[in-house]
Amino acid sequence: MARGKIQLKRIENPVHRQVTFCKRRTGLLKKAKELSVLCDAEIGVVIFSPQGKLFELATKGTMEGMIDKYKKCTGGGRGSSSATFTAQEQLQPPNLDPKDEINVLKQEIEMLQKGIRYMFGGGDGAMNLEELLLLEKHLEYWISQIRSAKMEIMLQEIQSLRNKEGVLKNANKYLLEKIEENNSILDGNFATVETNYSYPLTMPSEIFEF
Amino acid sequence: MARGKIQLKRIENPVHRQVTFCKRRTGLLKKAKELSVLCDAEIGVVIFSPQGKLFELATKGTMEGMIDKYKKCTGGGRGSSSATFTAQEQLQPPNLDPKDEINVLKQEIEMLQKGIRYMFGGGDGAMNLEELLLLEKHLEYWISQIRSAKMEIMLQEIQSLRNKEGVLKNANKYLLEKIEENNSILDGNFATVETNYSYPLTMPSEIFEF
DNA sequence: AACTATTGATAAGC
DNA sequence: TGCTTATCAATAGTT
Repeated sequence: MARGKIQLKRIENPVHRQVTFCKRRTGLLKKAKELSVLCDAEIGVVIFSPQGKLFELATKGTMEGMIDKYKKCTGGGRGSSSATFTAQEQLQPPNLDPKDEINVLKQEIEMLQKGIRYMFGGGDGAMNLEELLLLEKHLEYWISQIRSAKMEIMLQEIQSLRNKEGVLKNANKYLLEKIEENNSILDGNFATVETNYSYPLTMPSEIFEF
Repeated sequence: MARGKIQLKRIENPVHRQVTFCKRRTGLLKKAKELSVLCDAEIGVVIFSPQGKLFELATKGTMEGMIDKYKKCTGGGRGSSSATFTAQEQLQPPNLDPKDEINVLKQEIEMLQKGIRYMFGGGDGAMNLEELLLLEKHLEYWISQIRSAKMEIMLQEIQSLRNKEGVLKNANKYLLEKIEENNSILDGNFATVETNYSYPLTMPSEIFEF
C-alpha cells in the first residue's frame, strides 16, 4: 500500500504489528459498513487481537441476532473445503478398525499441533525422537505433494510456451517469405532490407528456466 | 473508488448492487485474511446477502469456536461448542458415533493443514506456482529444523549411552577384580571360574544405529 | 469476465 | 496517537 509493498506474513516487529493492526482494523470495519450500506447486506465482524481483546461490528441488529441467524443457516451439513492435502489417507493402510482409525487420527492431530507449536513457538514444545521422525515423514510427504503439483504447473507452462513457439515460428516464416517476396519485386532498384536477425527468430531458451 | 466516487448509500440499480456486492465481498474477506495474517489476529466475518445467502470466514479454527470465544468475552450466555482445536477435549463429550468422530477428527486435521497452508502461503485453496515454491521452501526449512532437533536428541542419547558405557565398564572391571581376588583366595583348590566373556564387556556397536 | 482511470487504503516517517 | 505523503490496492464504470 504505501512506501513499498509488504509480505503477506506475520509482522515480526511488535510495534509495527500493533500499528498496522489498529489501522487495518479500522479499515476492515469501514469496508464492512460500506458493503452493508451499499448492498443492503447484513454483516457481522469479530476481531480478537493477539492479546485477546475483542472488536466487533454488527451492521443490522445485534451480534447475538447475527449468531442466531448464522446457526440457522449452518444447521445442516458442514462443507469441508477444497484442496486435497490429506496426508492421512495416503499414509495409512486402507482398511482399519474405526477405533484404531480414531486413534491414528488423534495421534496425527497431536503431532501436527506439536509440530506447529515447535515451528512457531520457537521450539519449546519439546518433541521426542519418535515424534520428530514421524513429523519429518509427514513433511516429506507434503513436500512431495507440493513438488508434483509444482511440476504439473511447470509442465503445463512449458507446453503452452511450446505451442506459442510453434505459432510464432510460423508467423516468422510467413513474414520472412513476405519480405523476400517484396525484395524480389523491388529487384535491384534498392538495397535489400537490412535484416540483422537469423531465421527462425527464437526466444532464448532461458525462458524455460523457472 | 474508480471512475468517479460513489455515494455511501444503498445502490438502487439491482444489477450494479449485485456486482458491487460480489466485488466488495471478495475484497472484504481478503482484507480480513490479511489482517489476521499480518497481525496474528483471530477474525470471524459473516455476511448475509440481501437474498439471505451466507458467506463466512473464520481465520483460525472454526466459526463455532469464534462464537464461543465471543460469548465468553461478552460475558453473555453460555455457548455450546462444537469441534474446536483440541482432540483431547473432544474425547470427553462422552458418546459420539465413531463415524462422526472420525469425520470430526478428519475435519480438524484438514483445518490444521489448511492453517499451515494459510500461515505459509496466505492463499486459500488452489495454489499457484509461486505459492507452491514458497511453501516448499518453508517446509524444507521446517524439515531442516526438525532434523537438527532430531540430531540433537540423538547426540544426547549417544552421550548418555557412552556415560552408561563408562559406568558399566568400571563395574565390569571391579567385578572382574573381585573374581580374580576370590580365585586367588581359593587358590589352587578349585578350577578357576569359567568365564566365557572377554574384558571389557561391551555392547555391540549397532545400538548406535537408530 | 477483463480493463483502466480513479479513488481509497496504508506503510513509513515524524 | 495523529498527521503527512508516497505508493500500492481496490474498485466503479465501461466494454
